[in-house]
Amino acid sequence: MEDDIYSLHAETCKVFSNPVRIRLLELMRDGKWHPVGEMQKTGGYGQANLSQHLSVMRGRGAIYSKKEGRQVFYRISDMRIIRAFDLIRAVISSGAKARGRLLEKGGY
Amino acid sequence: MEDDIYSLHAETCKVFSNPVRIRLLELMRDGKWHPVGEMQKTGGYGQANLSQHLSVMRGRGAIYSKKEGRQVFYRISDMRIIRAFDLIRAVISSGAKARGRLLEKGGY
DNA sequence: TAATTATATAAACATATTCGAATATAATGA
DNA sequence: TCATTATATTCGAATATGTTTATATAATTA
Repeated sequence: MEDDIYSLHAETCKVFSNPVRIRLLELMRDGKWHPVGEMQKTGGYGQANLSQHLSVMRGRGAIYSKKEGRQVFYRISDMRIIRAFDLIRAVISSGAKARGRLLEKGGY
Repeated sequence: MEDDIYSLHAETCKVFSNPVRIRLLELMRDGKWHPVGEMQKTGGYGQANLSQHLSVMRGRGAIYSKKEGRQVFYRISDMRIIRAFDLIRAVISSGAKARGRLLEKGGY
């Protein structure tokens, strides 16, 4: 974990390299605060696992947290993360389409 | 490595979660074909290591390859990857600035 | 055909990630 | 104070990743 810009960039992307974390960020895509309990129900994840993933994202600055009573709420720290997500999704789906066309033509 | 959209998205981001691969994609940011040898010199990586990283990226569809004589050339498959990179960089740098302001004020 | 060049693949090892189980803590209510 | 609720932390096992060394292959040149 060096501190050059490539490592920083890679460390940030590491946050996005797990399906649970992607899903959680999608649940938070509206930019609003979400309590842990809600995400646990919706996502169907184990409590410890969920808490660990939230902690990773918080540590990397991808989400913010606030405490209210005994609940903890999280929200996305920067909506450009969602914009980047949508670009990556577009890349994935047009890649899939391209592979589909190849398949039709007998390529692979 | 399941095939739902969250896993696909995560697997794609995994490609971007390593500083060597980020650097290589930056070297290819112009969208042109680059021979392996050039990237090896510029990046200063070991031959096998470089080859493996290129292979990972190619396997995930992030880059394309073509062979000419004994050289192999690679290029980015979709420039939206670079657009996503730039968004992430912006997130990183404004996060850094925000932490800087906090630091000034005695927070952390 | 033998040597050289450019790149890929395999094997071995160290390190990192992920998950579940158990336990801890903090806020609230009885 | 004791119990309950909501969340966090710790630990260990399984799996994944990254690097290096050695070897393989394909194209070219002598």
